[in-house]
Amino acid sequence: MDDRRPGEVPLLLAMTFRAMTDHLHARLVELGREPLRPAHGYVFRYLADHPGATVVDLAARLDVTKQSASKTVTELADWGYLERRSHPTDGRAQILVLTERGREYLHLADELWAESEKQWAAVIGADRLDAVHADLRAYLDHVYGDHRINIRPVW
Amino acid sequence: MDDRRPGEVPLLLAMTFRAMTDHLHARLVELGREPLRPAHGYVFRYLADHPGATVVDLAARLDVTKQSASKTVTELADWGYLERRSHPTDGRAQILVLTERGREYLHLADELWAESEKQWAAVIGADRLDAVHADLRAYLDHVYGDHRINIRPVW
DNA sequence: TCTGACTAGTCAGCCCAGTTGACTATCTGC
DNA sequence: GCAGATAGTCAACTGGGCTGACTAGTCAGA
Repeated sequence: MDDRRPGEVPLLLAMTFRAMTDHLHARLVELGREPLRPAHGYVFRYLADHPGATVVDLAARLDVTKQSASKTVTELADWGYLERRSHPTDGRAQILVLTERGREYLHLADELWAESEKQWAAVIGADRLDAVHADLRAYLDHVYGDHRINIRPVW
Repeated sequence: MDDRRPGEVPLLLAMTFRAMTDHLHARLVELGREPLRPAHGYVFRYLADHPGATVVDLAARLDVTKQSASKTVTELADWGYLERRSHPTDGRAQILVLTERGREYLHLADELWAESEKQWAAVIGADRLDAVHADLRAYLDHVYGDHRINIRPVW
């Protein structure tokens, strides 16, 4: 059963993530929602967790240039998912704030990701899924220690 | 401990894969090797597992157009990792064959991916890693059933 | 056996999300 | 108050994907 080829696990991680991404995308289409890309989802999540974040903060977290982050922000702002507000103390900076629409979308996305989790749990059992969750966390904590980390996969 | 936010697991999968990809990339640089992209690795793996494959086969597996697959193949052929040979029976087609250099690179990549696995195993234990492996496989088998699947993540 | 539909692969041109580089406006430490 | 750092934007480029149009070869049927 466990004829595990050395080096196979990372590939399986990627394939699994791809499968879940496909599911999310299909569900969004099914619901008639704009299928934002995962990169957008990361923006939402980051802003929800870090109120007062700026474009530069976001760029650092996503590990892209500030120009690229700025472009994404412009796009999401045009679509009404977030707003730029003037920074209270720094005249150069703008803080990024999710709109109600943005928070609602984030909530929906979480629910749809959770569908994939439930699907997985149905196959392997909820306790095993909890174990996987803990194991992933343990690995990331070990690799990155305290300081936070790159969210976006790179190809 | 298991205050698992619903929908968090897919993100953790992506972050873990990203961490392992970063590790691979860093090791390749360290060894003075050309840091081919993961997409190239998928080509190598597919060709190693499917001798006699053509560009069209590859395109189907990677879920890209044949034009795109052809471009990647040209690149890898220019770098000496694979060769195009005339198809024995079909005058239109070419079969793709890994060179010794290509097989050597694939072997190295597997070793480097395995380093990440070992690192993970050191944190959570080998038995837990085996469990994760089995759980990933179980999910993919459930989602895709028999017919094989998309390897390449999509953004 | 010829012909029409299909298939393998390439060429050319476009698109999009990222990049680098140059710039303005503002902030901060000496 | 000035020099250097920082937030953000504009412009031009790149790379890896795409569509569309094409050539060359295959194959099935009348």
